Amino acid sequence: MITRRVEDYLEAIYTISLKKDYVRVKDIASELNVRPATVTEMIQKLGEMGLVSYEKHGPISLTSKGLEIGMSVRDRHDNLKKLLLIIGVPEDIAESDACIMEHYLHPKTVEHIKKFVKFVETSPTTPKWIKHFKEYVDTGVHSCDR
Amino acid sequence: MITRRVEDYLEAIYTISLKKDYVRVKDIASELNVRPATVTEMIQKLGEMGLVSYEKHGPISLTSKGLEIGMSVRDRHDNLKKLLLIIGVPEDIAESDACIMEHYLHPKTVEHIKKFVKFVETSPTTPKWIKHFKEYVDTGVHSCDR
DNA sequence: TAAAATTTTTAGGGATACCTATTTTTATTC
DNA sequence: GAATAAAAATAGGTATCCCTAAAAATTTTA
Repeated sequence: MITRRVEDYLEAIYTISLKKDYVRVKDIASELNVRPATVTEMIQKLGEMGLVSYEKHGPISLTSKGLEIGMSVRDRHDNLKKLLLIIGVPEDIAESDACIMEHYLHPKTVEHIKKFVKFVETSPTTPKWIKHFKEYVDTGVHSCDR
Repeated sequence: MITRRVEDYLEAIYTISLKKDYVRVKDIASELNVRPATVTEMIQKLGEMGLVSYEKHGPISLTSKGLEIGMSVRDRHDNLKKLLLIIGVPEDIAESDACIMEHYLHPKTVEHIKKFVKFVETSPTTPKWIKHFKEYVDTGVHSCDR
């Protein structure tokens, strides 16, 4: 069973592997704020599940199955974060709250979030409503009312 | 400690209490899709934590502390659901995915989501960008490009 | 009001995911 | 290459939250 925590570990391994050649137990421990002993246990479980390949004391890498899940969780995370940024949540909070929301979402939800983010990002000019929304946040008044 | 699951139980009790005079073990069990025995255990724990008041075999009600948490989780839920509806997620999926995202969010995030929802809801006319977004979802093209 | 049905509780377990302390293995440095 | 330092694994525990089966309490109905 792919639990929330399994998703977290796979995402963490994927994220670390973007920055480092070899992913090690201590890297995951510091990424997820858990003790190395906990990581060792979990990695062994992920190994049995066929999601990571590793041998004792060796580096950790994702199998194709693990990579697929890790990337998709990361993708959900990134898009949720962008959605939060669009509605004005500060960067650091958007980052950590995306972690809370990123699990188990229905593919349809993920699809709509992604489309919305892309809609805003690919807009030829910064949409006016975003400016209006910012004004609304600051003043509580719809700009067209003034 | 207010765990994710404690939040779920308090929200469920609050939700049921809006529809029924007395909240009972079986109501919570069916709301959360767990067995009555599990609910009894949890309710006893919530009682010790001062979040619900109840006596064996009796009805369950929230204390002021429990009510406050239950209402705020429900509020987060409702606003997340509305946000998902705005970006076009179908009703039933929005409902269930809001449950996944509703926990532990930073107050700032909740604030921005609420403001965004309110911004859209209180807009004097349906914002044009929403129509544009719907077109974008269907066609993949920004309407102003055509 | 007594039997039957329903609801709730208790008892005994299980899985997940975390921890500390200790040992083992690997890597570094002298 | 041996001593030291760092990293990883093992052993033994804990908390949370779920389950089934059986007992007890409550409610319904005949």
